[in-house]
Amino acid sequence: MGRSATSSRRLKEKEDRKGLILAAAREVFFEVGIRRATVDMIAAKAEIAKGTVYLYFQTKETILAHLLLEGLDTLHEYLTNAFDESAALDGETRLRRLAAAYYDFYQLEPDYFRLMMAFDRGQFQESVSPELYELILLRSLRGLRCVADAAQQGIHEGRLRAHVEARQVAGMLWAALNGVLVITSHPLRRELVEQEVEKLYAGVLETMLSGLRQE
Amino acid sequence: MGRSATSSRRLKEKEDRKGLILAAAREVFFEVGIRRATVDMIAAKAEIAKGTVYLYFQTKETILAHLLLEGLDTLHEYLTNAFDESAALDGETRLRRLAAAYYDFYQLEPDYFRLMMAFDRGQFQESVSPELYELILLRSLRGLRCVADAAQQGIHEGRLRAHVEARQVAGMLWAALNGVLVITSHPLRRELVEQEVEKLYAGVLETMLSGLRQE
Amino acid sequence: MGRSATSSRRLKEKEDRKGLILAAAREVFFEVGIRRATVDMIAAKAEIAKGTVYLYFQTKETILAHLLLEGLDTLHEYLTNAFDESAALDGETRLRRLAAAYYDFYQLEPDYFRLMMAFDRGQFQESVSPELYELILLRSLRGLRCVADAAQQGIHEGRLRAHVEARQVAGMLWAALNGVLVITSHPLRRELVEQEVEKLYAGVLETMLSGLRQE
Amino acid sequence: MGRSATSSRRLKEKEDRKGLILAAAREVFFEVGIRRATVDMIAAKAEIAKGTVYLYFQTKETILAHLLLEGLDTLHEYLTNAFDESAALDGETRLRRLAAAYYDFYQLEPDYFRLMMAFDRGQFQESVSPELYELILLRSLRGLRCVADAAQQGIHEGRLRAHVEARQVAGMLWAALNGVLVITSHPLRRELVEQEVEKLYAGVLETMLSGLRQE
DNA sequence: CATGAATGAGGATTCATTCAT
DNA sequence: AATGAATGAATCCTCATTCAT
Repeated sequence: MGRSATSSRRLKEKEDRKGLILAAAREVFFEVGIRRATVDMIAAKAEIAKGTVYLYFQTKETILAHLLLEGLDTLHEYLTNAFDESAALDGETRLRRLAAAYYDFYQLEPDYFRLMMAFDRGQFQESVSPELYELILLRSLRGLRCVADAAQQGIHEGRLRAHVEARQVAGMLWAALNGVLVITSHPLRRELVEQEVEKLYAGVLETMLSGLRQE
Repeated sequence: MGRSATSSRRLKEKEDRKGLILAAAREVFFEVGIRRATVDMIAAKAEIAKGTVYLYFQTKETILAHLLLEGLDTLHEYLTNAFDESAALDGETRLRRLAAAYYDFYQLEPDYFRLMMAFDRGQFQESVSPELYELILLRSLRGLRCVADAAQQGIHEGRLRAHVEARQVAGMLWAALNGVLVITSHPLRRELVEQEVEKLYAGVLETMLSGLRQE
Repeated sequence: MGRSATSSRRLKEKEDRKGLILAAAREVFFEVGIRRATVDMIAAKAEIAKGTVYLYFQTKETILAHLLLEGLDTLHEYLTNAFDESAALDGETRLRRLAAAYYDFYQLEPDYFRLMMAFDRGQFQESVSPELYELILLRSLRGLRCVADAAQQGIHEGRLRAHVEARQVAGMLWAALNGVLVITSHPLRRELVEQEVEKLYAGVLETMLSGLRQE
Repeated sequence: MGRSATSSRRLKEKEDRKGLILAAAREVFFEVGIRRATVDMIAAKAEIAKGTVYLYFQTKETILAHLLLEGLDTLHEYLTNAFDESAALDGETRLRRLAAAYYDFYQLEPDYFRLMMAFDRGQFQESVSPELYELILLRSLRGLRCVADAAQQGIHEGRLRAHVEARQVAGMLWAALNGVLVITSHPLRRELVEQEVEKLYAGVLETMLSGLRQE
């Protein structure tokens, strides 16, 4: 119970604190929107002093980045559960399950989803350390790899067109399905499309799968 | 007639000035991003005083809204040219041409495209007059209608599955293709997908069309 | 019909214009309050260009000063009518009539009254030419002189205490009655006093007159 | 107990700071007038950063309201001292002492007096929280109640006309005496009356008392 | 004379970040 | 480690006044 135990406890407490702040930040971002969220609000929600926030996160953007990481991890869980490596599922089934899982994520974790959609361009990259940026990229890739794996399996099984790379199939599916959710996330555009998200999402999924099966 | 000429000149000058400010705003938004853009920057870029901006636009958000309208008009031109009502084109060709036009718009008018993507949620709706919001909605619809018309034609010609509504087809196509562009607009996500936008875009288009032709 | 006639017409038009602006200013001040009134509003209400306002008045404060003059003139009319020089009225009656006239002015010309109350301290004196200031002072005196004259008459008639100067009596009456109106002009203070203005005004008047009759 | 001592010290420091800002604000308001006073000036006078002001007061108007409260408290001290509950004084003496105390307040605390006079109409009520407004009203009432109590005593003692309510007497006296001070607070009007404030004030007081004694 | 577009010096308020305790 | 008071640059917007036409 010497130094090591103590420091490990310390480390754990530190992690707890970080998690506490992240949880508070997530709530605040969700409640008032990312733009209107302030460090004061986050500190107040976490019931700690404002200065303390800066002991755990260098900048406000860093908090966002870490939240994004959390979101990516959560999404990854959804996706791996859907992929269900240990089960005997064919590729197309896996793709459908993955698509359904993404939709679940969109519905059950709207705050994470909004967060992931909200990073517009440059601003973000500039204000976060390269290491963190790299990390986000890596974690994002894991999700896409699930889809690519399922696609690869589908190609092997002869259910998808052979002349397309699995990786490309994954990108196309993700882009198209994500596109549905992006559009319907925006009130203006949702009014525009006038269709239920679910129906639109299912339509794009089926059409894409059908198109991919085609010779 | 003198008066009329004068007032029409006045009107034109006023419009020019508005255009000048909009052009400056567009540049500023493009250079530093919407969030970091300030009215000062816009005024400086337009080489006018800050107060002058407020002679032409009630609010910073109003400038954004007008830029959005400009963007929508520009897009509409691209789309109507592609549709080419006077020509004898079949529905599927029209859909392809519309998709290509949207891609052109994305490439040739990146600032407008970014702007259209960047409106995040509620904040916008709140800070713009209902009339302006309505106008934006209306103009947005025009673009979608082009796609819907082409889809309708395709269905009539028997090239697309008959049991889907044209409106729904349009929504699906737009969502999917827009999804490709959204993803590739974001540096992080572009790195992720690792594919050339063009190839991805073409892939989704062909896959969707192929899927829509399917029985 | 030479130069002279023309210039007199010019002069008249100029006066008309001035009156037009003053009327507009009065309405605006009354509608939105002095602090919130802007030159734009005044010009809009007068249906002339903003620059034109500055052809007739050097500054916004000058407009206020001229409005004040108008108000003083109006008040003076009320007072001279009440005094009714040509009639055979005793001093005390005249004082009562003057008091009633001041109350009428407060009720029938609330905008002028508010204006007269609203000049707080130094700001005003600084921002108006000495000549104009002198003029205002002079016009204000005329009103007070009416009261002093009536008081003088009352003293002569033996109805008021002889050992007080008429001028002082006038000052005291004006101060006391004006005090009632000032207090009840302010919402906070009106809530405070909880009495009807009219009753309070009458009470002070009778009490003062009664006190002044006393040995 | 350590904690308690600390937090009580904290609280005291916080109150001190608030007092510091209020003192600075009072000086600024007095020097340049309420309208011309800016938060920058207040911060500069207090030798703190502009943002710090907003740690202690939500709004510029709130500062004014708190100054007003300070002024009302100060006035209340003057009045209760004059009333001197523990002493055996008759009602009329008390009224005279209260009047004298109000005059002292006017002379010794001119900035507070000016402040109390300067709240013009609605603007104020709108820009302050209802609670604060209520508080101001309450505190204002305390002063008036002193006067009403003395009047009540006078009526009981048979020195004042029995058929008038004490509350009404208080209102009349306050209105009349305040009227004197209002008029003489304004340079323009002071010039007008041409009398020494003190003499005018005494005259109105005596006349009112005399009138109130009358059958 | 009249216009009204242009000006630009403020003004109130916010908020990420720092730092003495 | 934790605090939270202090900072001050930044932001949007206003409006009295000027001046070229």
